[in-house]
Amino acid sequence: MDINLARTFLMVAETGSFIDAAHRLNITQSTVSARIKGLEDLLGRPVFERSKSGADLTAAGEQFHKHALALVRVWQRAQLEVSLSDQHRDHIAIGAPATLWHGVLLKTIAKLRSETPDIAISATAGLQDVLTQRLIEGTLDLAIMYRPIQPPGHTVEHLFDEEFVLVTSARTAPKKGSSDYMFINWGADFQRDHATAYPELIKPGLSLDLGSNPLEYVLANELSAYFPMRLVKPYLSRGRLKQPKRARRFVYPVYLVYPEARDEDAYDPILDMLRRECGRYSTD
Amino acid sequence: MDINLARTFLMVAETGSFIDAAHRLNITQSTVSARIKGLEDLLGRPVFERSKSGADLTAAGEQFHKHALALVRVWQRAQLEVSLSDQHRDHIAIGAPATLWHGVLLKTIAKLRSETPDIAISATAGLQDVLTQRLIEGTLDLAIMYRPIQPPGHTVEHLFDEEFVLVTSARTAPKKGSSDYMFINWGADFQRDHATAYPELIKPGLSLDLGSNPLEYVLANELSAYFPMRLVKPYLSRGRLKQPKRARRFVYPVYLVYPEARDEDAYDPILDMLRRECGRYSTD
DNA sequence: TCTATCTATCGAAATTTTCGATAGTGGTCA
DNA sequence: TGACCACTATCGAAAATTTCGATAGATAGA
Repeated sequence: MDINLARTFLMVAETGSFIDAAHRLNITQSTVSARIKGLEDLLGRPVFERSKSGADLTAAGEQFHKHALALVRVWQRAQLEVSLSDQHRDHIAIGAPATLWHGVLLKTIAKLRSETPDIAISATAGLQDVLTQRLIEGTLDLAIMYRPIQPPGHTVEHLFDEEFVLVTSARTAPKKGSSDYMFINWGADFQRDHATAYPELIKPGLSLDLGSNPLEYVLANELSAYFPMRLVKPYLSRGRLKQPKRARRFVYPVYLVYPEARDEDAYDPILDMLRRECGRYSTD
Repeated sequence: MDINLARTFLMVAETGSFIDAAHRLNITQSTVSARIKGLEDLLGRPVFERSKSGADLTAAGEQFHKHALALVRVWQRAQLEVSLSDQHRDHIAIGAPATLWHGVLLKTIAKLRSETPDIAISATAGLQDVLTQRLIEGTLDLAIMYRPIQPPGHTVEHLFDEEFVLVTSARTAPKKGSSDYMFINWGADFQRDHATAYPELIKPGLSLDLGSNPLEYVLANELSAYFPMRLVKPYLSRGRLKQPKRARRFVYPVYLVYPEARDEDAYDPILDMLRRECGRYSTD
């Protein structure tokens, strides 16, 4: 697989045409055609649907698009970083879903700062699939997430278990299927189990991916949604939120994900602290 | 750049020898030598130091190692994901930095839900470059962000201006360069202007990318950081935060970004509401 | 039906990659 | 010091791949 196949793919996707891509890339149209065919042979699926008006991405092509960008970016970044001076930057990029940052990881970050003042820390909230992608790309060093799809070359280590409960700010119990239910994306396992438990709610009218913000939104709007018990407990105590009696609960493990091949001197103090700080949060 | 160069590099790195790598890869030693030479030509630097006892990574080689792994992994993942079937979903995906969600866009979402009940909305917080990337990829339909690098094929429309001020929860004014300063990534313009205004703070010990969460963190930890005035005004009024007298202020326009080629029936009601709801937030 | 415009394919030429043989380098040992 | 050993580098030839220019094939529009 040559990066030029990815570049050619991206140019066809951008221009919508083999001929225009050829002009932009300073090669002939038949070279573009041959490269795309070669790429499709490697992938085992067509990536463009050809027509007289040009070429449109297939579903596989749309799926491949982000990988093509990643390939080009990783190679560009490789060239850049290798060409820079050999000065080693001491910084760790850590990622977790926004929920996990709130009330758990931020406190841990504060302790990390005091114990490892020479290591710069970059903290990022994001969706699991984005975090996984960045682990693979090397732009993220360490992640805490609900059960990840195992990134190749990474260790996945259990930290604690998180319980998700349905809560509502409405005065009467919400009805399943009604428009006051809001789906929040807590990760792939939750999505699957939620779809199994509530098939009629697979496509709610509103879904959010914003970490702690949805809690404020639910409070303000008489909605119901699933949240980690850790976050809603104070509101349940104060009566701001209620738990419908028969709603399902979901419990998911939270994992630490980090490279197998790593500088242990840099990583292990951080891993040890995360294990200590997070160990107490298990719902057991 | 062919992925096989990366694979060959990784095998030499693992075995410590061109000959052993050749055996493992089922090619001749001279092919390994030629590939490594080709890679070094592309990178402009040697990645191995050769000797009678084999080959050891240079500093550039160590730098390249993670990228080589990333290239191989991205390609493997691309093949995997393209081979899986892909179900197309029909809804509007909206993205904005977490800051903009908080206190502005969430209210707008509530109104959108009541006015357009048939359109499923997916709301995502994220960094601008990720949002821009997803706009280009087509996995995001609409974004609200500080000045974006113009995504090809998209309209960029001014919504309002946002003012960033330095605030502190410490009892005494923070000193620039001290460890109580926390850099929050509010986007490329802010990064550039901040670097210009405070070159000594280009590499703070802690940087976050978590939207509204950093505010709570600052309040709890006697730190200082830049925030949008819109978010901190209530805390300034209550005395929970202070504004250092001589700190720089930054004002940035906020833009709506959406595709030029779009289904206007689906988009325009949403665009109109965003224009109405956000118009009032300008600092003018 | 004809024309225009796009992609696909063909055969030839150009370029790249691989191989097997061997040169070059350097460490070890008698 | 010289022989030997073990590794990488280079060479020329062969094989494989890529690219090109010409043209076939498909299809939409007039």
